Amino acid sequence: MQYWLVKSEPDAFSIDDLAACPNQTDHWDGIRNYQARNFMRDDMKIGDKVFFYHSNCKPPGIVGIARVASKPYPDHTAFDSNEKYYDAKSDPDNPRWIMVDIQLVRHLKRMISLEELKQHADALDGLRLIQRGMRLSIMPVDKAHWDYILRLEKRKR
DNA sequence: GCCAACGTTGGC
DNA sequence: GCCAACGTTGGC
Repeated sequence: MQYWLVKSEPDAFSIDDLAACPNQTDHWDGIRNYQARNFMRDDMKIGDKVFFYHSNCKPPGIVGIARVASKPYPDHTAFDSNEKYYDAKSDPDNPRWIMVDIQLVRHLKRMISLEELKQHADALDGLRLIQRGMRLSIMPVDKAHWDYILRLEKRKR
């Protein structure tokens, strides 16, 4: 089993939006970055755990845990010119973009902010999220980092 | 709103 | 295949 972190802008799709979905599950569409796509396509497995991260908000941080709930399948929003993430170059017969379903497991008891994570840069060395200029919207998380962050959750700041 | 970082595009 | 221009991300 692998561990991941996915970013979402809460203005667009927050963890509460996920919680409100049927079965607390939704498809993770709109990924238009090859590196992120390759992670989904090649490495994500059903049951993998996922940190749900709120980006581009104040403050940014990890707000919950989800799980991968499907195998990868074509991202149909790439085929629809009315969609924000339409991509004319994605051929339905050979889809360029894919997605997986994500199911909410639980909210964290408290947000672990990006600022707090950066304060633990030594223990979290190698965590891509806290590296400079890291824009990937899907990234792997080491199990040691995953466990460490969950221990942070239990602490009071 | 600013701007650094970084991915993509397209002319050559 | 190089690389300048451009667009996007996302913290601040």
